Amino acid sequence: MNSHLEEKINNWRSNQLLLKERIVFTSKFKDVDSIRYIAGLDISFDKTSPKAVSAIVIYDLQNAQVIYKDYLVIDNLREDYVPGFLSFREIEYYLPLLKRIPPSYCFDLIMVDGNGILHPIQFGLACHLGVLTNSPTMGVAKNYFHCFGLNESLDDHRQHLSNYISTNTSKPPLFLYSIGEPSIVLGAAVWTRKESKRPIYVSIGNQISLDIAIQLVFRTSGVVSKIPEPIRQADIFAKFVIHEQACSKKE
DNA sequence: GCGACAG
DNA sequence: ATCTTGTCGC
Repeated sequence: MNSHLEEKINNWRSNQLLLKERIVFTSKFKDVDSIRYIAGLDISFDKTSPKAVSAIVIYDLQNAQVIYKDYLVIDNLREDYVPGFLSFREIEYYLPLLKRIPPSYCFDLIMVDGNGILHPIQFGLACHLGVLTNSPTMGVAKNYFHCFGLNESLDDHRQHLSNYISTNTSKPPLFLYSIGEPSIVLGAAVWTRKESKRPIYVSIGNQISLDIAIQLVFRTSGVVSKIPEPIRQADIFAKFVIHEQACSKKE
């Protein structure tokens, strides 16, 4: 009964292991100043139906404004959410949005809701998107994803956070390390607003360094929200379309 | 073995 | 992801 799901997960896992070899760790950008157009992606769900909306926004960092929007209405997501395999649930609703961007628009990198290499086998949604589209990507998550490769359990991490913020008034980024012989930096907890107690979690997806990804997060957030503007705008837009859909359905 | 677990 | 309620800070 569950063997079908197990088989599916095994397939997903081998897919991730295969694709992760194609991650490009060399940064396409020499510095954060060479990044101007950021594609933000998000999916919002309808509270009263199985419907959902995926949205893309292209944010011009130079003028601090959205220059392009698009969305996709999803009647029913094909896959359930399985921790560690978010990309297999969501990626098919992001790819069409990226493919149909008119040639007159372009983006330097993709920011997505979720993790990059901050993931049980270092291949989260941001990596998956980066490899399949061959573009620079980074992940931003609102919650800590406890996974086997990470050296802290959720409780340990929470304790670590409260120690950290009580000893660091300025709350600089807190790097998160993998377990193992050469301990790898998988991502960072970043406080983009000094008011917030909870950080966001930044990790690289493809063709970008964590250093530049963190700088970019600081440049795109902090004034109105701790969430980087490209992702926040995609979220707002997706929620707007959901409401619009719900209203038009009633009449 | 059980609970935890990006969205 | 989403719901709900309360609470804090401006």
